Amino acid sequence: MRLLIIEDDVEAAHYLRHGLTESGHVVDCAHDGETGLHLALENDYDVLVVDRMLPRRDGLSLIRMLRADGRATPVLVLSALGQVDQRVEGLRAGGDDYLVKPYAFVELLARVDALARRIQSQESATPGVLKVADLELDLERRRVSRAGQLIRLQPRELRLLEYLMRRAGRIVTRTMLLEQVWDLHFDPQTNVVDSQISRLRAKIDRDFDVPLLHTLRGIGYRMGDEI
Amino acid sequence: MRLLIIEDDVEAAHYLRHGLTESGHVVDCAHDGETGLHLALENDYDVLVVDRMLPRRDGLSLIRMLRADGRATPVLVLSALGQVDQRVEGLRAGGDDYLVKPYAFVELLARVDALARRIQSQESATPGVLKVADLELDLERRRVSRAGQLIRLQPRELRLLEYLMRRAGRIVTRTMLLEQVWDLHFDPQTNVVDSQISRLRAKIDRDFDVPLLHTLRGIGYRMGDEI
DNA sequence: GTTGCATCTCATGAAATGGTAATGCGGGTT
DNA sequence: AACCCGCATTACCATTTCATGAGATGCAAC
Repeated sequence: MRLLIIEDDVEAAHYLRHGLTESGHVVDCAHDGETGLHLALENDYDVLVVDRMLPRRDGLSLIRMLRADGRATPVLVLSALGQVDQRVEGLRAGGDDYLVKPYAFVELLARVDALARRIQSQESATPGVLKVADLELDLERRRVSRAGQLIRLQPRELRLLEYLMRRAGRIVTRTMLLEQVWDLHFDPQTNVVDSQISRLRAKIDRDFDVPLLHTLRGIGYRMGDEI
Repeated sequence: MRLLIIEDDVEAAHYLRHGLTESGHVVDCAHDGETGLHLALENDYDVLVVDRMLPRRDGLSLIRMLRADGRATPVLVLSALGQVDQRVEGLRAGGDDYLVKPYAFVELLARVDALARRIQSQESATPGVLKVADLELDLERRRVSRAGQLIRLQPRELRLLEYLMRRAGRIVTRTMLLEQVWDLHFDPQTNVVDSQISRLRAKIDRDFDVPLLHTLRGIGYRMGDEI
């Protein structure tokens, strides 16, 4: 889940980033409205967390700009202003949820997850579990099993598998993996990807009859039970 | 919803009680800190509304005592002191929300409801005893046993265990623990959590065959008999 | 005050993780 | 059939992350 936090209090932003990262999300930060808007327009985030009061562009204005561009990205608005009419104003501007400071982190997490799930259910009716043939990935518990047998994966392996399973049946190139799984936007000149694919394969394919992770020579990889 | 108001201004207290009763809550009152603390410890309220300045025991001290007994009852702190650092102090002492006098009744109602909802969602349909495998936590008596053997826990350990057990099977991050067990809404830059987890583990896992408290490297912890 | 106890902090050692690189295999092409 | 290139596999180890025990601190009771 890719998130963008737009919050001018740098410390608060990093605290949030840390907590959300722990919970398995990929988080970017911006500390003013303009930067945040550009990031939001250039990338495809699943949820935005936006402070209302921001330098260089107000949070509500930012949301309006985003909507004017046709983006439906769900937005969670943070604010010190808790009066009812101000909340209404925030939601009217196109915010999807409103959280008043001070707030509990777990509450924010719950709301972000709720917003993310809302979007996800529109896209693909994905519940908390990804499935490819007899391979299952429980996103919430971060657990993987094949044919009912529990498989222990390392964090990076899990992230890799999640990406592959989300694109099951479709081709995934090394560049895509480097960007989405490693957050590397350049060629590391090593065979990290191959190496990790190999490790993953040993865990999800080695002891089973039907291989699910296929190599497309010269192209990349593909998950699926079809050859 | 059972509420306890601890407020020395008798008139204000009764005004609040009246309003909250109208809204469908069951409300008790105390007019000094000692009485309030005893009531809070003897009964199982859903939310406390506590004035900061009280005769016979300060509001913040009251909260500390409550937490020292391992109670996580949400507290809404009322105060005439509205400075930011005083708010922070209030939240640090274990208050869950802070309302500055003078306040509008509807706002107080909204916050009480928010706190109540938070708790309710956490412990919806909770019996008096939490169980994970052969580990049991009696919420009323505040006692823990594993395989029938009584285990003595310190207050903080108990609160930690309660939170972990309430979320048994699910992942719990350090950020979540800091917030829900320590009432810290920022990163303390130390390893308090690890330290207490270690201590708790020594009591509930060390002398038993099956470990129940698992570490998820880079993420957090999880209670449960499954790996 | 002073004392006692719970809890936090810090230092240290242990363990796990994941990137790197060396090696070997095999398909496809000439 | 030989060669080359791309990929698979694995051991190694730097780095990060965690567990634990001893000492310091802070709060409450007396």
